[in-house]
Amino acid sequence: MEKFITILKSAGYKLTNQRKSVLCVILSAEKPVSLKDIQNSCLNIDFASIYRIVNLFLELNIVRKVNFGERYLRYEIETEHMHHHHVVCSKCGCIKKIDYCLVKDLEKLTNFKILEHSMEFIGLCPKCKNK
Amino acid sequence: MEKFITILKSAGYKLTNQRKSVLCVILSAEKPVSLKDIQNSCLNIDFASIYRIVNLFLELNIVRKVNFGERYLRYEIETEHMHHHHVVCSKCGCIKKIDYCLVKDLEKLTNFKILEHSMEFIGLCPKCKNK
DNA sequence: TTCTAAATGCAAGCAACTTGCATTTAAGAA
DNA sequence: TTCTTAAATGCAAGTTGCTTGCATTTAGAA
Repeated sequence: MEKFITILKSAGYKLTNQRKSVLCVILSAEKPVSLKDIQNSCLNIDFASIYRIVNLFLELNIVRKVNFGERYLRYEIETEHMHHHHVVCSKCGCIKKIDYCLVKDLEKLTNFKILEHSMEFIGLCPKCKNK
Repeated sequence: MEKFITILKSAGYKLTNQRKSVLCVILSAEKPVSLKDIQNSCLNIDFASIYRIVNLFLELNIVRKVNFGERYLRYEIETEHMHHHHVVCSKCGCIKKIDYCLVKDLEKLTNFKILEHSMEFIGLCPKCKNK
């Protein structure tokens, strides 16, 4: 918590109650949260403010996007990086396919510089799959 | 092409000009296409029809979704399966995190039944990263 | 060629953002 | 502590990318 407040202040941004609340919700959630999830936990904060606060956190690398293939994004505290199956160049748009995925060695394998990635699985947990 | 027309007809669906055009666009694209991409290649087909045709193709496993983290989805011809970093139960919503990704052994490792996945990387290709 | 269920086009609806602008407020200055 | 002001927020309207309802058109069986 203190660590993130330091990032915020040293980047020249104000520490508002809204920002503290949003940060707190993301920090204490046990799974990545959607903007709506945050709004449900911060009933007095306007959705547009939540939107702008989360985008500021993204910019400051306090949070990262998580895509579960829902029609909205989720966010979680930034820790380290992960990855995908297609490699897309954000500059020329060309794509390189990977036949087998060896996470950490991907950059070496493709010689791409990976800037972003999404890597989420959706399925049934051990309990649910046997019902 | 013939293979997909067979799938379509044997499932009891009509072979319309619109469906042929959309299939042709997806087949000949060198990278996954968005609904808008398809529309741009089939100017006389209504967007709603493209939407329904692609969803039919998804249902028949003729195409699969590809998520590059843009705010729209892309589609490509279905070939085989791949995967993620979070494992989400679509039933109870619980999530299991994977520290290291070993694609094929993921189900064994987590004991989840994987139903869906997204796994795409965005970065710079060898040419672009040195500019 | 005729007939009919299925497919398409059109237009309206919806969800999840995204933005413009007037008001409020954090936090440095006095 | 109070004052000042640029930054942050709330409100409301706008945008994008689907998604759906319904009248018209059409593939393909008879």
